Amino acid sequence: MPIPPRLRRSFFDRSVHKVAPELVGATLLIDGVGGTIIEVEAYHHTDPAAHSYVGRTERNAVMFGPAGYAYVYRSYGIHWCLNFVCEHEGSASAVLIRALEPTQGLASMRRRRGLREERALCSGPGKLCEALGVTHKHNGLPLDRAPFELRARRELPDIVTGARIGITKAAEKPWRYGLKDSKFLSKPFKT
DNA sequence: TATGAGATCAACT
DNA sequence: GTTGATCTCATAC
Repeated sequence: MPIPPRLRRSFFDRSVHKVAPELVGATLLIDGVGGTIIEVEAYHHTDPAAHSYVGRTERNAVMFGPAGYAYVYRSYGIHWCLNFVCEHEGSASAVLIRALEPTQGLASMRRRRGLREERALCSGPGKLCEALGVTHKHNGLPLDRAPFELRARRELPDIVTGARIGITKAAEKPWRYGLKDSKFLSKPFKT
């Protein structure tokens, strides 16, 4: 079985609402550690919930740059969250990576997270960053070069959509995408 | 199963 | 001073 192609910058240079669902089922590795993307959320700059909505600041500057780069920010003062920038026609948008099914480097993930059951290693944006060792040092790095390795999915997965988690503005927008019935989701989708 | 507190940082009021 | 694109642990049902 051939290895699926790397995701190129052009993959991300489209509407975030096209890119986000296509990332479900893709593979994300950082320094060889990671797995299959199970859950993401889309944030467009016209969306009041997006960090870029209020304009460019020091924190969100990467979102205003070219597509195909990592935007990493600190969440609740404790965690890191990883996004893929999807600039398109000046849109300053990004996809939040919320959950992975761990497939590579399980030992490293367990070491970073403490001994845990597999389904709890990457089932949330903060957990995932801890498991993969993502920090502010990854902010602004290109996604098509080391330490990142992103590979396209092989088959079209069963995707479900729903409201995004933990936001108050534009909370009704169905811009959360997940792999149907996966046990690695951060939270189940309402049916 | 569900709800609440605490941890802790940076943007914003 | 308040609020978050969060997580863990404790306590209550």
